[in-house]
Amino acid sequence: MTTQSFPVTELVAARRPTRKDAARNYDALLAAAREAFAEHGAEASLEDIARRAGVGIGTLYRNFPTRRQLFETVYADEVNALCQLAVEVAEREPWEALTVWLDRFAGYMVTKRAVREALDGESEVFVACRESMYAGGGPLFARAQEAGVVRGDMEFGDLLRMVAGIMATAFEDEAQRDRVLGIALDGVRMRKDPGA
Amino acid sequence: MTTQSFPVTELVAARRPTRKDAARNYDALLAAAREAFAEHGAEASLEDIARRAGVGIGTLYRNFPTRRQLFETVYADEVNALCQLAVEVAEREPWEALTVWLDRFAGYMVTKRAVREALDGESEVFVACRESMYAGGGPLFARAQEAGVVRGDMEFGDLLRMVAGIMATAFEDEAQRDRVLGIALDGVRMRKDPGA
DNA sequence: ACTCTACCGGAGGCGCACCTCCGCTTCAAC
DNA sequence: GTTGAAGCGGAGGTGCGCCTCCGGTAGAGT
Repeated sequence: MTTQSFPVTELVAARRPTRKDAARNYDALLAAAREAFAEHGAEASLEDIARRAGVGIGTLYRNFPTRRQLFETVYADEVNALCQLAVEVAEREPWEALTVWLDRFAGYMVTKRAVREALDGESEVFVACRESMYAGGGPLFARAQEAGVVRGDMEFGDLLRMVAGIMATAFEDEAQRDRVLGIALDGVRMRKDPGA
Repeated sequence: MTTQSFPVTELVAARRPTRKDAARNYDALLAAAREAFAEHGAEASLEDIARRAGVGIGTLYRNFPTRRQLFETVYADEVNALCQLAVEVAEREPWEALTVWLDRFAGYMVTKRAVREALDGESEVFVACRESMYAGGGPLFARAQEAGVVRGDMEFGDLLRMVAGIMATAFEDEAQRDRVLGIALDGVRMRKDPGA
């Protein structure tokens, strides 16, 4: 198993308690929060999350004194997983590696959008997430650009936002979403024709 | 002034009261709701909306017995304006007409996304909005396709969702948003080169 | 000017989510 | 097995948004 360290990697593990029951509760809370955020967005009730996790509301507040800290932990966890994936796909063809990774990125964004929006863009954790995302996915993008399969007048951040935006929208069905994403990625791909 | 009737056009005017003070309050409520939804999304407080409009909460409930009705009216109003614009730009060059219209569409979507999401896709008003949108913007799209400036394997609905998704995302600045939108629209545009 | 009716506003009851606080429980070190 | 510290859970206070209801007000018809 390939495991590499990114800015978020430490942050994720840092707060997890050591005592056995406490660690179990912590994990249950994180899982419940992921589920609740996916279902109800950032407005999910904290009491509902505690209930799902099978712990008291007090336990939730001990582990995550603020709503924000819960958001941050859930989000950082996902970003870390994405970074690990980037390492795994790094050996494939440039364009394929990039799209495989984007595919997974897109999947996360569907449910994590609400959490991201609720996070202040300047918080320590959010900055670490951004840096990790660039450290993980950036090389895939750069390689594709160097290989001449991605247009030069675009930045990695542009691509992330484009995909995130499209994934956050409601479509009639999966086919339509894929079609639209494909068309947009056609704009990303280097054109074979020279002029206008 | 070009004024044309679309499915939403009647719905918009239907509920407006006739008495002078009532009509004034109705308009103030709509304006306040637009503002509040843009600022806080679909979770905006109804009491805050009433306060902004300078009317009592009772007046809000008399005009819009349910939160949904307020959403619907605000949204239908915007759609109607978009339809009127489509009529106005119909004489320009196909690609230009389409992009001018999309530009305005994009502007609306930034603030109206929350409202749209809160609306049930099957409600009478929402269906009328969808039909109006297609009746207004569809011809611009069809004309651009016939003129050979838009790829053939795309539907109007695909384009709307693509633009809506991109506009709903947070960007670093306006320049980045424009750049990303431009790249995505490059995917929409007919390619000059023949093969892959 | 008068009337009568439609409309106005906001006080207040209700319910839900947030968060604190503390007596009880469980872990783990010895 | 004992013990003390770390952890647990949920009762309950607080605040806020939703919605109803009705005494007062202001427009429209005569």
